[in-house]
Amino acid sequence: MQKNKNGIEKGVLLPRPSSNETQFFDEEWSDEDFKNIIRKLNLKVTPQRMIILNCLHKNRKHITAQELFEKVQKLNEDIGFATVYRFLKDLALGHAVTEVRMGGMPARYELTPKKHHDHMTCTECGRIVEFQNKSIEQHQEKVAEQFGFKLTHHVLELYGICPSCQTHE
Amino acid sequence: MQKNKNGIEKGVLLPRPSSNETQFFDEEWSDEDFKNIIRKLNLKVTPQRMIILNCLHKNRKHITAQELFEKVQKLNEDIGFATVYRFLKDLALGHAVTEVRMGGMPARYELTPKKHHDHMTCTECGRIVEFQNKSIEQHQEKVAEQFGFKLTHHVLELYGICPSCQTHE
DNA sequence: TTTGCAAATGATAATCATTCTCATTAAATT
DNA sequence: AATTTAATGAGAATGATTATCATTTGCAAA
Ligand SMILES: [Zn+2]
Ligand SMILES: [Zn+2]
Ligand SMILES: [Zn+2]
Ligand SMILES: [Zn+2]
Repeated sequence: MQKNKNGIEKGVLLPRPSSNETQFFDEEWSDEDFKNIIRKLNLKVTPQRMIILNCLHKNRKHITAQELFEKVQKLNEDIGFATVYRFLKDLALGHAVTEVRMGGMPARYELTPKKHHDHMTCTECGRIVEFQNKSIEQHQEKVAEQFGFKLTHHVLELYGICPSCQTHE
Repeated sequence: MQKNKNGIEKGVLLPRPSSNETQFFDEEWSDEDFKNIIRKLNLKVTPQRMIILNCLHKNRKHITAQELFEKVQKLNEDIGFATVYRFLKDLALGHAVTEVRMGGMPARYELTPKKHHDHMTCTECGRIVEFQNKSIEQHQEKVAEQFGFKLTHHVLELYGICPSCQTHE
């Protein structure tokens, strides 16, 4: 496993720092929202799936399947790993969750927000900043038009060194 | 494996189409360039590494480690899979190659071009368009400034339906 | 050129995220 | 309630990636 100079595994998400240079968007989600998500994917509403979606929402963003499984188990012993994994995949296929991969690490998931945002990640400490930039989105559409593509989604991940990691040399 | 409506595996790179809506940037690379790449990573220049870089350059872009290994073997029976794999990882770490992942499929690699570009991929047929957009790059820098980040690199992948796939319904 | 050492190599085994299988259970529709 | 079809859970299978280690090689000092 790659480590940075502090011995921290690169790319591992740290607990949310509360520093002002970090930004997370929070959103409200109701059980009705979740049921609609499931139905839109032509899947059946089950207690397992409701629990999985609730855990996805309530817990830290950018969670791995394994981590999510552990959270889910605390609410219901009997939910299997395969169910969590399978459902995450179904959700990702329908863009109801966003799958983020970094290096060869396990995929991380977050509920696709109602209001789109992109990510900027510090490669030293793993800190993540969420941002919205209308101009970038507009220029993406222009590129698509230019080649006649109809865009369905995109991945924009910025990587760099955060202020704190620049300071600590 | 996920398939689209034509039974083609989604996300698999097809041979370069020659249609006008597709765009690839080609670049010249010399053996000296390759030696410099290796030295910049503090690695030693070996025949194996030179062959691997030459194969990366000469063959289709966005190649998997396995595919590259097969190409390399045609030039030298004795080069092992581990050598190819390891070197690709070293190159990716130093951003000398760009690693692209889609779904759970094996990573695909391309020589990081001298002139940066990003990708737009058709989710139906796998066609890839490479594009350069100065405005997007500038706005990315603005976002970074806003949060005090020093950008090192980024991933921008647009996904959509290409003109040809829109037509064929 | 010979020698010494650190790095690279190649074969193979190990790891581990992801996917599959299948017997059982549950959701939705009538 | 009965029928139909999808979902579930346990575990095995898959397959990409990584690690290990004995051997070889690059490189530079003597
Ligand atoms: Zn965006
Ligand atoms: Zn940082
Ligand atoms: Zn770019
Ligand atoms: Zn297409």
